[in-house]
Amino acid sequence: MSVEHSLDLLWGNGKRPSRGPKPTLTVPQIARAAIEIADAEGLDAVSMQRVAGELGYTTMSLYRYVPSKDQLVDVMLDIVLGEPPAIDHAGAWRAGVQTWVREVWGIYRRHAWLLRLPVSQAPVGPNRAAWFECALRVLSGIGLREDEMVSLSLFVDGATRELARSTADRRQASTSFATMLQRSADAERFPTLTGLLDSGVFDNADDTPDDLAPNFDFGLQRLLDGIEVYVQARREA
Amino acid sequence: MSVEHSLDLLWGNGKRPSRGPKPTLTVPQIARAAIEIADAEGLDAVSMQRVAGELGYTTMSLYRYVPSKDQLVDVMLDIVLGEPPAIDHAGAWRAGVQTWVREVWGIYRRHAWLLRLPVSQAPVGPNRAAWFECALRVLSGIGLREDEMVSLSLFVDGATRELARSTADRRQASTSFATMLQRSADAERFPTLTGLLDSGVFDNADDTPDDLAPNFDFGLQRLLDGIEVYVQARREA
DNA sequence: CTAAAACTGTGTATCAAATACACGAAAATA
DNA sequence: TATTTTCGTGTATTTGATACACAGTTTTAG
Repeated sequence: MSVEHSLDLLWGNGKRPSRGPKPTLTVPQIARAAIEIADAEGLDAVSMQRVAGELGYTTMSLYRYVPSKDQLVDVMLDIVLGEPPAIDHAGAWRAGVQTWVREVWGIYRRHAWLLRLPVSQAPVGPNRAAWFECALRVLSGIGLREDEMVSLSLFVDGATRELARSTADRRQASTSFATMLQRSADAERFPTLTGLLDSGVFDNADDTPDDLAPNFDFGLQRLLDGIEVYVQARREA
Repeated sequence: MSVEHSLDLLWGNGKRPSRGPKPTLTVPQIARAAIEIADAEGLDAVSMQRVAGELGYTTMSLYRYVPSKDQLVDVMLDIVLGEPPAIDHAGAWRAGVQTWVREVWGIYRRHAWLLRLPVSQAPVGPNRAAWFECALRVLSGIGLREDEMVSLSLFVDGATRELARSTADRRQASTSFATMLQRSADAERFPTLTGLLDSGVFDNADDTPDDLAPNFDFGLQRLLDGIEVYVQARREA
């Protein structure tokens, strides 16, 4: 299975063969070259040819290191995530979650192509595991059951990802979200939408450069409120 | 811009030219054929050749209707969403949101390929607008500001989408999430994760056939709690 | 009513990108 | 030193999107 192979790649289970010439490249090196291309010109610009070219090798040489392009992308994902920060979660779980989210948001911001990857189907590499671990640690010890911690981690992660995506897309879209809707909406069919459009809510929302989109932050705060309530209720029970 | 053209396609701004033979196909018809293929065999099976073949036409004939495959996919998206249900939101916003989510979840369930689309960058078609409208309507009148309603709609939509995705992926993955982690995790590096693994939290979670994944539902409930708290606080202020 | 115009469906051709395969050079081992 | 194994490479195949030009069809101008 390719998953197996990807895992080897990701977790470095490589036994160096004793014979033959030594490899001059490494998988991380290749992945890093690919990441640079993706950062600069988007994921579509990342072809095996291009990556190899950037490294000064031929296309096919890469296949000595990576069994397929998809697997290379898996590696790119894990490498670009990097190590999660050490979040000091002493009691301050709410701040902890926010830090976590902000960090992830920043990564998405710096590497917009990440948002195009089918992350959830990619095999889990060391860094992704570490980020997950980090989230769980932040949430642990505040009175949630284990499965609840997992649920919330996934929920926060998912919301962050998808909101980052829609924010980025709206940012890059030549036609803004508002314009797009404006053009389409007719008042009878979409009264609420039309009302909002007229009120200007959609105009240049999310222009925040590095911070969380206000759109996202509001939802996140409500979620955190909800967790607080739940934890409290549980404690009292 | 292709966005413009897509919008025409989606909203049916087509002025039939007066000259020449009449077209025998229609864009929705083509899209529906493509959807059937995607449902049955996944998005990768949808090639222009295949779609045309299914309709009994040649590959190039499709280009008389659709300027590119990407635009066809945009149309597929809007068509497969269909019309949102009429949610009776008389006061029961919480139930309303849950209904909305459940419906969307069902669509994702029936058309897993939807989760692979870069939805947020696709132009908004009539049905997508209607779903958005529907969500806004459910949230309106409960004491939120307009921009807050928008934020929450996006947040819920995003979380639903990404959680549906990860649930689907885990479902279809031959190697389950647990196994994958099990293989990778080492106890020193990922203590919390390892602990959870041992506790069996990951084993056959989310086997729910049609309902929301419990994983997702928990997060959603917390979010709804949070909204409730917020609305209440606002009312009192 | 006829010719020009515009559009339809089609066949052929191009282009890009992944990747299978086989080769010669290099390194380790017997 | 002969053999084995692996490396980097060149070539070839495949798949899919899509440009382009052609022939038949339907309108409308004149």
